[in-house]
Amino acid sequence: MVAKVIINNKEQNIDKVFDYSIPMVLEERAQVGMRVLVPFGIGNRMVDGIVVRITEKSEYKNLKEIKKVLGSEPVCQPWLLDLCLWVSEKYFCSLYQAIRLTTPPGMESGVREKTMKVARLLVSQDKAFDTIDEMRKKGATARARVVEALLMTECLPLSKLVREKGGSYDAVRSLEKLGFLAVEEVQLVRDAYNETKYQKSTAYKPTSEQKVVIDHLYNVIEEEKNEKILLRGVTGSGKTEVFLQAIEKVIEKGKNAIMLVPEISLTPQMVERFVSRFGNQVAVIHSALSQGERFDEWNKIKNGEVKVVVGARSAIFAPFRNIGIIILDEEHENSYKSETTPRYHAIDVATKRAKDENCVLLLASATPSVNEFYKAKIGEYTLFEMTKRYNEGAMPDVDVVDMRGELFENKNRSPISLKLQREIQKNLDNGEKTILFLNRRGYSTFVSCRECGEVINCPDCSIALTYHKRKDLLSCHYCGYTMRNVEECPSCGSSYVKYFGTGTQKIEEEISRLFPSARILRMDTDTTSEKCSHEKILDKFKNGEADILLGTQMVTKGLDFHDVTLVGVLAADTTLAVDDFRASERGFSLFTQVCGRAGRGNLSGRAIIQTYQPFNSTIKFSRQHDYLGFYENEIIQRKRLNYPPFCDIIYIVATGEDEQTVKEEMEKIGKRLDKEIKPDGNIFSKTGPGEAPISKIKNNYRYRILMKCKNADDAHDLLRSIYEEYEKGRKSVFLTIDINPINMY
DNA sequence: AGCACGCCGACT
DNA sequence: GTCGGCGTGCTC
Repeated sequence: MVAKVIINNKEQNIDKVFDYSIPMVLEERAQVGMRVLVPFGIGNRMVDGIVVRITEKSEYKNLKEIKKVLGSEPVCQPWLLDLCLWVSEKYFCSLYQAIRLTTPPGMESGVREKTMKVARLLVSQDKAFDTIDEMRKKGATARARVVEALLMTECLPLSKLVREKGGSYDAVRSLEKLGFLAVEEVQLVRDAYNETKYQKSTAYKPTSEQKVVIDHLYNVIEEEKNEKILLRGVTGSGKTEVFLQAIEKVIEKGKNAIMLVPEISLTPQMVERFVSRFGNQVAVIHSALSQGERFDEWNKIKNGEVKVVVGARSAIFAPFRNIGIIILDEEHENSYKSETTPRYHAIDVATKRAKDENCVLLLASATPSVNEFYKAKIGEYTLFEMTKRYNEGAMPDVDVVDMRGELFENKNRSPISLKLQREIQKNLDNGEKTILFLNRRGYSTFVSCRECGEVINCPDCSIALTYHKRKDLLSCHYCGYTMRNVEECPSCGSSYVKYFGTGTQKIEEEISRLFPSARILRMDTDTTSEKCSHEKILDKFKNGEADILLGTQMVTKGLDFHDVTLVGVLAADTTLAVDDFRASERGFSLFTQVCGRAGRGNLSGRAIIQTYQPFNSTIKFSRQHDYLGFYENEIIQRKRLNYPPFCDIIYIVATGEDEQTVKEEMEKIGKRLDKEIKPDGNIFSKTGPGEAPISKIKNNYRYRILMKCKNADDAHDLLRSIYEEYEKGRKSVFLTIDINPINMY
């Protein structure tokens, strides 16, 4: 017998299937999906791979033999292999990269560990900086990166230091020997959710609007139809209850359900609703799980011990078969699109899986993406709408404050308007809670010199360093480079260096100044980096230990606190002023979501949006809770300017260490593409090649080409041939091809 | 990635 | 003549 094997190739130059003969003794175990060890290349060095097919014969002669079968069970489920093939083809990645999406985490190490090793920094910040400088001079970059990463957090798992921070186990070991850090073994708490006792909940009696949707879902689940449904339900309309009842029905039919939510919404509160309904039939996959915990959850799914998986984007690859429904809540969320290779969109993958499994696909949102709503309008989805809040609650009254008047008329220099100040005070007096939302976008707190204008940039990336107040450090978001805050301008020596931007920290100080007695909780990436801190902050808020919750996007999602009666959007403009055709869509969605946090209980809610452009149409529609109005307005703009859904955007980025080579190769690609571009053809416009907005990351130069086409599928063969030329050929330039990217950096 | 093959300049 | 530069191609 012959096994077709794909080789574990990190550099993806050999993304092909290789034939190996199966020795008699291994015939039992060498099944599809199993990991195997095979001799490869001239030197017959041993590499690992995955069996993707078993055949009788091969067209090749002199096959080598499989040396060993690794593990006792398949790592990739045979029925998922087709999906992997589809992913690698569609999203321009190797088959191995695609297969990794569906294999258990930690497959390569193969160990399911019960403890985790973490490194803790033992030296002072100052000492650490000196050593980083020294190590960099010596070229010990791995060690420098380890220390650098630890500076920000003090304590990190070794696996993370190596995988994400560019360190190495050797570097950690030697740093430990030198006394810079300590390695500690931490016991992992497994089944964090399952061990907590949740009260069993049962189905609520649905409202008439919910009932219409549930009845329809019952029917299509019963009929096992591959129907695509888009549900638009205003905030607080009880979408989750619809999901729960649909899933109950699916389980009743003996089938399984995949429930996707954005990572940011995967809060304990959210998970609790599923666990309390379905108990130990639920597996939850979230980012706070350790590798071992992930492995456990993955196994439960694979072994059929659970019926439901709740998770973020990657859970769409859950090794279920016999799926009855796939649900994507908050369908409009950007986090459903992967921004690293493979750059898949969970909606696309879900559509494909639902089709393969012949099951229901349910997308839901209070503010559906313009793309999907358009598709619903042209009949690709069955559209349902829930326009009333559960318990007949009213939508919050939304007021818009014109910030232009604050400075001149009200002589108020505070980022909090007098009106919002009054409302916050009212809430404090009444013992009601307030949520304040500040969009961080456009608020990067960079450091610059007031004398000469010099901005402190990362030495390896073309981007300003971000200032972290809590640690008084400057660090780079792209490569992790960290340095001391500067007192003097490195360029002109002036002491007028200041950090710019009004981050959440600054607002927190301002609120404390205005309301000295208020108890404030801040929730942003700085305060939620530790495990479970997110949960702790929300618990405190829920238990009445704080009056005001201040935060970034995290506070806009799915929080269901009944005594929040006031929501403030501090700077609406930063969301809208982004140079991106999705800015209005994102703004409308954010404002609607955050305002929807107010008045979910018996008390009515109110919201205040602060802006410098009070007549902006997006703000106007948000204020009136008018999704349809917003959509109609937006779709006209999209059509007029030829943006998605009326076209697909193709984004090609080339990176490499030598700027000249990157530039030249990109120009070659540009010339080749020019032949295919016609004003009335599929690809009808092209920008570039030119420097990418972030022209250098980790000392790699970046050039880009941006194209618009009628249908990306029709451009696929062309793109595929360019991609393969660069991936298979030996060029010192890497290509990434992204269809409809979210961020074009 | 690794390793071999092959086609050129420059060196005992 | 031949040693070694790296551009190109292959790995079942």
